[in-house]
Amino acid sequence: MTGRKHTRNLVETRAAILEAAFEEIYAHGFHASSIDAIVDRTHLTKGALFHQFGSKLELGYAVVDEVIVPMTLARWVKPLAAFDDPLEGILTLAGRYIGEAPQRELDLGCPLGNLIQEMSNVDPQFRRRLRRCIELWIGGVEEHVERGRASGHVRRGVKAREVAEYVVVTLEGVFAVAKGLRNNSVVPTLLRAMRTYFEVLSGPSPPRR
Amino acid sequence: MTGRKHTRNLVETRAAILEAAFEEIYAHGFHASSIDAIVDRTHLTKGALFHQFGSKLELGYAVVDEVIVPMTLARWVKPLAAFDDPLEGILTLAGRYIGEAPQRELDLGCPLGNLIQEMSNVDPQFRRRLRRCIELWIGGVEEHVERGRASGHVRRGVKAREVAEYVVVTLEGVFAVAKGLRNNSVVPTLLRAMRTYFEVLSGPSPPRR
DNA sequence: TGGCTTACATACTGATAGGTATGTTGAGGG
DNA sequence: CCCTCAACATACCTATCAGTATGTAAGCCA
Repeated sequence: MTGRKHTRNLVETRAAILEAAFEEIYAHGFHASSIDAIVDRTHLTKGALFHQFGSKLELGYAVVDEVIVPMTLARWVKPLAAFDDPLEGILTLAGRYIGEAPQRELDLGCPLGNLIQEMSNVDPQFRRRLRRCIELWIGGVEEHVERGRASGHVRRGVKAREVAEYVVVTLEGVFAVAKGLRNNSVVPTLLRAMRTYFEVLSGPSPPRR
Repeated sequence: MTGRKHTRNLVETRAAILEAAFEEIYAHGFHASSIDAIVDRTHLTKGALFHQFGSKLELGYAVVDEVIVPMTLARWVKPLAAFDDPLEGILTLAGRYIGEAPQRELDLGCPLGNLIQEMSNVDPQFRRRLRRCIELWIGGVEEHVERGRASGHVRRGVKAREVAEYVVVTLEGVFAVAKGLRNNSVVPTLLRAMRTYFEVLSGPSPPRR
């Protein structure tokens, strides 16, 4: 896409196909994405695609493993390391990636959530990988909340796993409803609700500003 | 399906096709549902289907308008009329239709949410109808919360619309994540969070038991 | 009861799209 | 420098599936 190099390079070609496939699937879903449409997004042809991926399904698997999983963690988990208070970090990320998200992204929804709805009950391999992605997401958030509990930012009685589940469920719900409504009116409402919920969790011990 | 009557009846036939189409689409999604598979679920043939529905898309539209919309309202809105406190009613319905839902329904997810993810960005007609369904859902809940505010069960400052948005977003999120995780571990967590949120809303005025 | 409309059945078609067989060319090694 | 293999390109195949053309029989009305 970017590099207009006609030089043969297995890894670059693979990356280009994966990116094109992700964009196409993200925009239209897996079934509605044809191989030809994916190939047309690159400077390559069908031959190159099937040289690297055995089938459309295997291409889909690779999109999950090599694009959606890293993207999910890069957006919603890794940045939390920069926050002393993980709850504050979660609110910040939610505000950034949902509250200030471009309209296009809200319309297209969550790449992970979209595929879960469409593919979980169609193909077991897809289901396995999508499930792994959510578990990595929830588990990643959980670890940071646990860290916040250790540092005193989160109350003792709070179960980190439950907080992580709440966060992921809420974010997925916002993506789904915003996509359905075709506007972001629910976003501020849910961000407020999340803030309220977090205030209950943080308790009185260390005052959150 | 039930009535094994070979008598010709436009409305019964239409209902049978709609039910079969809903089940097939609910289980596998719209694209993965073939006309033949839908027809095989009935005692009818392809000729009967296309005699009533101009195309597969129009069949899908009818499924939304005549099955999913009524089902959504019958599950999540109309029963609220039986509760003096609408918030208590929402919690009861959530417990009944999610907490005690059969595993199959959690695996299949929310019929509305599934179609939103798959079809909203594929077909504008689908989008319109799905959007209308969510708005009816949110609007219906809103009316009952408003009623609860008038009767003193909900605090004055609370915006009924925001509560309704919170409820729908949370339910959709639970369906999505439960479907992805393939188990219902997140259900009790989110029900507790919803209860906590409602306790903030209800305030001290009329004590909720 | 006979004919006529229409709710359905059956057989077929055409297009789309996933997949393949085969050709071609670039790059690295000897 | 050329030879070989692999990274692609091209042309084709075939199955699936939405949609149709046509046939048939059920029910209503005269």
